[in-house]
Amino acid sequence: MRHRLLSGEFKIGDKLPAEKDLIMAYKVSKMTIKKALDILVDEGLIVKRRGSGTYVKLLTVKPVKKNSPIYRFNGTSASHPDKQVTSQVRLFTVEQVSHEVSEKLHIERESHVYHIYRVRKINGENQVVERSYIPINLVLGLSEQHLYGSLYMYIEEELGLKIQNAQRKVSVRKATEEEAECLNVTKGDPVAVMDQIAFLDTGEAFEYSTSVYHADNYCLEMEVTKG
Amino acid sequence: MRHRLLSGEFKIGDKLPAEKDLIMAYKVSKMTIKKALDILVDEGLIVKRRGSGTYVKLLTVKPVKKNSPIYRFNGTSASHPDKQVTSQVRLFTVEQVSHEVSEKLHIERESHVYHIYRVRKINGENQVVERSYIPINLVLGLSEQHLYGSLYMYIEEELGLKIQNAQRKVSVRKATEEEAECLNVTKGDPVAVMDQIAFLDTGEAFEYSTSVYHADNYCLEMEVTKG
DNA sequence: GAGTGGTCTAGACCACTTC
DNA sequence: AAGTGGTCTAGACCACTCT
Repeated sequence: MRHRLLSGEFKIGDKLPAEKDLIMAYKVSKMTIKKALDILVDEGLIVKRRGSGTYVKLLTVKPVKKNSPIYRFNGTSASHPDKQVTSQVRLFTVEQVSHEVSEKLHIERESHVYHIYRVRKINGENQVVERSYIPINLVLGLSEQHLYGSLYMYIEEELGLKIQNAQRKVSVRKATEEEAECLNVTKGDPVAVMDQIAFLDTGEAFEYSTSVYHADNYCLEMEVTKG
Repeated sequence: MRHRLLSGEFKIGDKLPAEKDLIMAYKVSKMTIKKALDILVDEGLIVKRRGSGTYVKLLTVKPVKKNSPIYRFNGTSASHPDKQVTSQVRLFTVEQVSHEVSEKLHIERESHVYHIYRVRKINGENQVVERSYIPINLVLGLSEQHLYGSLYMYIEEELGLKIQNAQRKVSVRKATEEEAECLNVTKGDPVAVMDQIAFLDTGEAFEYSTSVYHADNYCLEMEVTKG
């Protein structure tokens, strides 16, 4: 693919050459041109109108960065590459899975999971309280040491597993006393709660976690596209 | 495309016939099979491994519904098709755009916008406080009557415009006195605040809005895929 | 090396928009 | 009717995974 189009040669609202002409100009096939343009559509740079033509979008706002890796959300490692992210590990055990967690992870009631309870800090400030459950048979050899850094990095780089997607629910409520203490805020202050089930590319659920963010430190950006 | 595969004929972890065989079986071309299977991958039903084969995912959870139209989020019309959604219109005027809003919508400082302030109710219960700004030149003929129902439906169906996408920011804070009064909650209670800029398929921003939800009534579900 | 999916070509046919 | 993008075919070639 050649992303070279639109480096500035076209103006807002301009009509692009027809696919037919691009085929001749670049000596590629129709499918290839279509794919290339579809990528640009996806990036929000152009608009296609069947039967009419392809136009440069009335450029607006920088689109919200796509391709954000799964572990990029505010408050954790990857989203703050320049800052110091550390963790205080409050609990790290192996236990038999609870009924609730076994349902979330779709594993047998007799299975065992790591139970991890961490307070994550950015530049020394407490930002997130996170409790996660990970089946021991999927993530072997996990030790407390890995929890101070990025757990996901260990899973991907050391174990060679591929993290594919995650389902998240975000809700809002008041901080419990324990959460307030962890986050250095007042009980009853607003917090954002993110429930997450994360999956490997095999389709196996490998983590169920609940993260609690103090309101001031939580902001979620997203782009919604109409289907 | 034929979605007919996997209506139950394959078991978890099974290997599917190679694309080569599917081509013969269904008498379609390779590109077509590939597209069809890519859709299933997108739906989270199968996994492809280059050089190895295509497998049925170790089936897990029902994927979060995709294709959710842009105006489908908890607390507004389309997400509660069975319930009675109404609005109390507290303000509906045309005014010169403020500096802040002109930047969000990328319009001239001299432009005029509708300024709409509504309290939205579901089954009579106050759920959302919403303030929105809409350029008058994009959405002609808007009258107070349209605000009691779905504004988006008016824009799409009456005006024939196409809404394409929206950029959203969700944050959390304490309710102000005015918000608390509108939502029938206590000042200081947690609320979710959603800032949104919505775009037409031309790339023009047609709405900047801020919606405030009471914590108990807000839950955001999403699926994050690793890029 | 045999088998797999990923990408690309060259061209046919269709549905839609515009005039 | 002419021009546009959308979809599909049939087959080539490549990169990767397995054994």
